[in-house]
Amino acid sequence: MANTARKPSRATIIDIAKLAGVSYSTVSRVATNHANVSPGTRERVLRAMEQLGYTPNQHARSLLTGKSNIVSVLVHAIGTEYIGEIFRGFEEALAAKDYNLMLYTTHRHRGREAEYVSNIMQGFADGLLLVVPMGRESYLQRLRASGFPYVIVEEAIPDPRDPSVGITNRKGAYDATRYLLQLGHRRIAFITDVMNLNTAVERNKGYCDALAEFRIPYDPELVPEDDFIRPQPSAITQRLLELREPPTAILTSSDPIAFRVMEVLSREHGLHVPQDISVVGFDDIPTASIVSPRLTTVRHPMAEMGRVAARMLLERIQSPDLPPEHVQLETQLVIRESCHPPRVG
Amino acid sequence: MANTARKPSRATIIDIAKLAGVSYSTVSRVATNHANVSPGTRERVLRAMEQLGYTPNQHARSLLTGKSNIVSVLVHAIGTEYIGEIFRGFEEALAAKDYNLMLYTTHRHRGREAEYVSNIMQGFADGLLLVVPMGRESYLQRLRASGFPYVIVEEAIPDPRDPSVGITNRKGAYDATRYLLQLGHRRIAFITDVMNLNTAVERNKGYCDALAEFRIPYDPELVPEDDFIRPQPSAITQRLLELREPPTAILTSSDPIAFRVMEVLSREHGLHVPQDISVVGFDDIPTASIVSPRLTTVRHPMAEMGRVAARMLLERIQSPDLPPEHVQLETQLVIRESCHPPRVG
DNA sequence: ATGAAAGCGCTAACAA
DNA sequence: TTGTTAGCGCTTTCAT
Repeated sequence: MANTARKPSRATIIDIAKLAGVSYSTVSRVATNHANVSPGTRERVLRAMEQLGYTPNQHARSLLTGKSNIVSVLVHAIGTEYIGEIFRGFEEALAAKDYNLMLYTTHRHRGREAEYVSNIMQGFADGLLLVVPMGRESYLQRLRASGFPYVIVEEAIPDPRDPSVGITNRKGAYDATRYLLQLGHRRIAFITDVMNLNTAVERNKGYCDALAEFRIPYDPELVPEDDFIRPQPSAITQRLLELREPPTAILTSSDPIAFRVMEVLSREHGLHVPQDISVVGFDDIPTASIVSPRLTTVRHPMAEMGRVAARMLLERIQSPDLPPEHVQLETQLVIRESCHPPRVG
Repeated sequence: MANTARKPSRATIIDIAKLAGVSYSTVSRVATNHANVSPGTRERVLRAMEQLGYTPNQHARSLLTGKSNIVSVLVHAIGTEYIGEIFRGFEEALAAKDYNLMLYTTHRHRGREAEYVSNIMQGFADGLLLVVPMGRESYLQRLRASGFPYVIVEEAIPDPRDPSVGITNRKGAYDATRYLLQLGHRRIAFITDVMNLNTAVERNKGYCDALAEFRIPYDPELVPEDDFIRPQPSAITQRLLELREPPTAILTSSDPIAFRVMEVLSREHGLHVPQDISVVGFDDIPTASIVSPRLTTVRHPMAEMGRVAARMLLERIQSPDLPPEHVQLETQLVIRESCHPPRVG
């Protein structure tokens, strides 16, 4: 009667063995679906497991096999549709192979990234997914050297040493700008969101490409540079509209920024989109097709990107010596309601 | 030279012991910061660890101690600011105690919840955080019986058998409605979001409470019931405005719905918020203070809720026999720009 | 087809 | 203060 407070500790392989009247290696064989178990024995073992509610101890398994079926994801934050979509892709691919996902959010503490990465490399995980990493110089070196499997997600300018996946940023912005030009716009502003700087740079190039094609000179006034740091749609829009030659269309490098810009245009300047001014977003997050007017934007296959990245990682966990590879997914212009030809006159 | 392909397997406690010239239990003592190690020895061990890049094998540790320092979180999806804030709270509390977070998203597959829960109970995690769970009947029973630590987050109508945390939904809606009434509104619509049904019901009660206080009869036309399932702000707003006596104010049960309603009001009906009609949100997600007009809303302390829930869970992991407890956090009306007194006449 | 036994890397009780 | 030892629960040879 003394010391009754024991935890209701789970049944082990040994309990099953006793109950089924077999050796515990036989139980293990049944548990891991190994061949060489007679149907009768298997049956008895299975019943014993059922009866005792047996489930294998993952820690013991992992200790022995060196694999945990856990993948870690490092991301700055998760509260956006954009990230939500990427994770949908992760989870689909991971669930298909019975992998679980461990989440690390840095909330843009650069220092924290390096710290997390080394924790992850030493912890439970079999691999690491880095989503739009920042301050990567501090740990990428070590990661590469370690042989620990990883994949970088949303890599704009791929390094040949890193496995990564990205999209056609330049083409995406090019397509959008070209569309606006074809509509007749000649003064097109480009507002960028807080984002991976490289991504913004690439999109900017696409914007320039299209302009060049139409022989429109690049006007830095239409591309407020400081916005790379902290976008203030209201102030920026204001400044844009005060130009001697204000834009007739605004290209943004993310849908949420486009939403804000549309609001400001309507409420603070009494301008109607698209009649008075056109707006184009980037990414095509779910809300883009719901807002009013429905947003014309560049589709970024976020979920697909997540899926591809996760699959790449799983492959590399299986075969750690696979050479680095960069996959680039296609963007696609989605034309909806937020653009018109410019007002004449 | 044969069989060189070995993994660069990590240094173990034994390698360190050899290098430092001590027994490996001494190394363990140093690793776990146990007392009773002479400074000299500790120093040598530490150097050996450094030299070999030693980090303890978590699986071995967990196998022995029965603890993994991992908490699982079950949630329907992560791509909203609302969920992002809750997770911020989780992570703060978890990181403070060196816990890691494993993520399971169900994407509203009810069946998947039960499946995940049993996986989680048998897997690596020491505890489980259930965020706005659905189809809970199917697994709560088992969870309660198992003694596996868990906490329900955002529980509107707490069950005395479950540890949970929630907010003053009823009071929140009451405060908002009362504010509108005090402003002079008499026709106030109430639109609910896709959400935990219980939460919606509670908020509806608060709405009714305030109405009753002002002796305004409850008009079901102002509270479209079918919206509990799938809200269509555009259609609903339309219907509301077509009423013989249309509302002069619209209360919504989430900020994103309020945003959509404001858009529709402005674009499809040419109505200005707040001059022509008032709108109130619920939750106070970060965007609420950025949109134009800045949204008057009921603050839901999401991050705090996450923090409290995670701390509760950690306590229960330490002391599994703690009795269930429900914590209710206070909401608070945040007055910004989206409400005015009603137009006269 | 089954059992015996070794050991994954570690912690902690016990000796010395 | 340090070393010895016994497992944690499991997979996997190697015999039988």
